[in-house]
Amino acid sequence: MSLTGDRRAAQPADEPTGGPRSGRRRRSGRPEQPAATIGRVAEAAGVSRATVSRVMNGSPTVAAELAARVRAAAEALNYEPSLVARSLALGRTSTVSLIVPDLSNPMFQDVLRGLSHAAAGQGYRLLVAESNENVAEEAILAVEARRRSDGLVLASPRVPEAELRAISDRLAPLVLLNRDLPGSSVPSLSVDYAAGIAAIVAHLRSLGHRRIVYLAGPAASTSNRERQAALRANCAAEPVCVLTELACGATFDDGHAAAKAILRSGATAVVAFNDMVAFGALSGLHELGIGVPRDLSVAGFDDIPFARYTTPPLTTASIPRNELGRQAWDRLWALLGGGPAGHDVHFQPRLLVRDSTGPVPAGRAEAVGER
Amino acid sequence: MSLTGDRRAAQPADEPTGGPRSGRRRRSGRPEQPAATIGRVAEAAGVSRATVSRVMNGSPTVAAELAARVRAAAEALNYEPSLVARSLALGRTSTVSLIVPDLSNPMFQDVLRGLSHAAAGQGYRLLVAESNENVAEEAILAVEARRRSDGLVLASPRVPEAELRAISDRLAPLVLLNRDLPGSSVPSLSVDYAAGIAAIVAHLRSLGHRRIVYLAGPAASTSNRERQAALRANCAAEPVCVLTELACGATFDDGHAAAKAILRSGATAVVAFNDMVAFGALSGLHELGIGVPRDLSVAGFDDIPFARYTTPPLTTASIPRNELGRQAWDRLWALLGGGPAGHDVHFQPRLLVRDSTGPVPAGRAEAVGER
DNA sequence: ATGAAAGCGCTAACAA
DNA sequence: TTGTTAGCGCTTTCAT
Repeated sequence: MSLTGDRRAAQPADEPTGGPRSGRRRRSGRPEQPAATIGRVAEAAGVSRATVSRVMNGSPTVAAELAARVRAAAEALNYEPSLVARSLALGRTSTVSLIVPDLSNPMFQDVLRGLSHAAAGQGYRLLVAESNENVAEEAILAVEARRRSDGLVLASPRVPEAELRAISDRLAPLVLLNRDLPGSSVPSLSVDYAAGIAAIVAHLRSLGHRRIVYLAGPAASTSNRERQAALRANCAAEPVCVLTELACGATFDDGHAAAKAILRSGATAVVAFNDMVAFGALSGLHELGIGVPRDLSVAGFDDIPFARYTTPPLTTASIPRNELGRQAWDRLWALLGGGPAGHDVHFQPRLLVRDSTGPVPAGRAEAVGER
Repeated sequence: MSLTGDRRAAQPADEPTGGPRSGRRRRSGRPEQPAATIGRVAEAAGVSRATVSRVMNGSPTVAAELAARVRAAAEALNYEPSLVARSLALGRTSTVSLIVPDLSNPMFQDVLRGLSHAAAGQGYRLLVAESNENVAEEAILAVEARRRSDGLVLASPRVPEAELRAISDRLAPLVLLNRDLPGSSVPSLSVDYAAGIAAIVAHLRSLGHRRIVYLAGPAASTSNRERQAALRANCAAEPVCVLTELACGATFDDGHAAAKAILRSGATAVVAFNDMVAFGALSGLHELGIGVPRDLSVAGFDDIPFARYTTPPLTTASIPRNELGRQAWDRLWALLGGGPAGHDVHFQPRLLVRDSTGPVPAGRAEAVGER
């Protein structure tokens, strides 16, 4: 993709280079029809353009008779006000942008839905762009997307802090998701992964587990770092708790491949980086004849839609993905109104205890103490 | 959502009603800075606006010295050309819109990705709107989205044909997905569900199955109707083939609930409306102690990402979701260039034989013949 | 209640 | 090579 080079849109091939003066054209084989403008409507109705504008915008100060005439003319000419011209005059596009690293991630899909839906409620539309995890393009993309719209939501941006800070006011009004900019006034909404991990660990401990293995996500992932750090902190805080860490990944296959290593770790419970990994582990363990939760407990993270359908259904921590999008809109809307954006929030994941976690198998409970 | 009533964007609350003349404002607590325009840059660089424009657009006809001065001025003023003004002057927004019935459907998520990615390659951005399966709003949404952009992709629109036909030229350039408009010149890309069903049935028959039960999707769903019709046609064409149809639905739970009815049907193979239903059926059958594919074969449709991870992995028909988006862009791009859009295509699903289908259990093969 | 006119910020023909 | 000028289509003062 050539985002870095020429930033302008390419010109469709055989577009006659006549510029706008040749009139908007009806494609698709239609006879060329010169696209009604406010001027034409005004002319047809025998009024001024101002009056047409007023009618189109529902101003009450227009005489009923005139208004009717205008509406008739508009109808006859198939008139549709140009939103671009309107945006220019109004200084407002009624569009906001969302940048996500990866559209195939359920997290971002839900943010997209929540945001799009909430924005639609106020008549705003959504421009979506994907950075494809490409850090270099992300900033460029953000600036460009912002310029096409009235505000921006940046989801889990990978841009280095210094750079983000540098462009943050060109991006305003801006809302950050799963990222913050300490010291700035940019609203930030994020998920308290540490709290989610804490809840999982507490749950596991209450079942008697003392030896935990963590199936680590990609090293580059911020959320992995957070989860991993929380796990270490939680285990260190406990009197007896052994934590083994396994480099794993973020996919089903990564989790699947880890099955044997899990067994070797001697742990009684596995905490996976995310649900996909947990899912893979479940599958791999199953193939090795290990019963879950009979022999081993497995917990995921994220509560992806399929987590309730695995066998056994997965214990995991759910995060309010849609809500993240919805509240991002609330913040943006406030900013657009020139007001303050409401407090930042740290969403607390909710522990969903399903069937993949259970008590430590008899005879293994004291393993740690005996070492 | 108030799309039907007042179609304009709401005004953010305490926005001073001064219009654009009060200047673009830096939100987020920044000191008000009057936003650089091409005029200011021209002034600062001591050249005309035309020259600034040329420099910004990389015209080679500007003296190096001048160009440098302009760039310096632009830099100093933090100048960023207004894309709205540019769009107005150019008569082109470099944005296209996509309307989908439901953003949570994996099908549309992939179309979105494919389209967004392809369009980005040409410097186009994507505006996304969701109709929420709301037929009444769909048309309005489409017209509005189209007005904000240069072209439109309508995915699986639910609008009645007459209405679609009526607005189709206000929507042009337009590309239809999973829908066609016979007699019009609107490009259409769709999936040949019938062929997918035929492939599944052929596969099942080759395994010896003669009694099939169909887990039907929502009655309102076009794709269900197509799949169901194809199933009937295929079975009717076979010498011995018994088809039972069960009203089911589109979700995991629907499939799950159908397990007993499946058994009662006496069929040896089940064809589910989609993968989720098949997935649910798998789960329900498992709970009843039925082995798949030992006792019963199960086939899905769609090849959703999780289909390979069910137990057993699901035999299904895959459809090129991303490709649909990509090719939609190709068509749109051609239309934008004023050219013809390439031929319509009917994507052929690909049969993916995994482990959920197998030979008819011994002793049941002749069941049909014996009736 | 209506119209005339001056923008909004940019591009492109045309002239110099 | 550069500047002048006239748009693009709409909104909104300010008069009337």
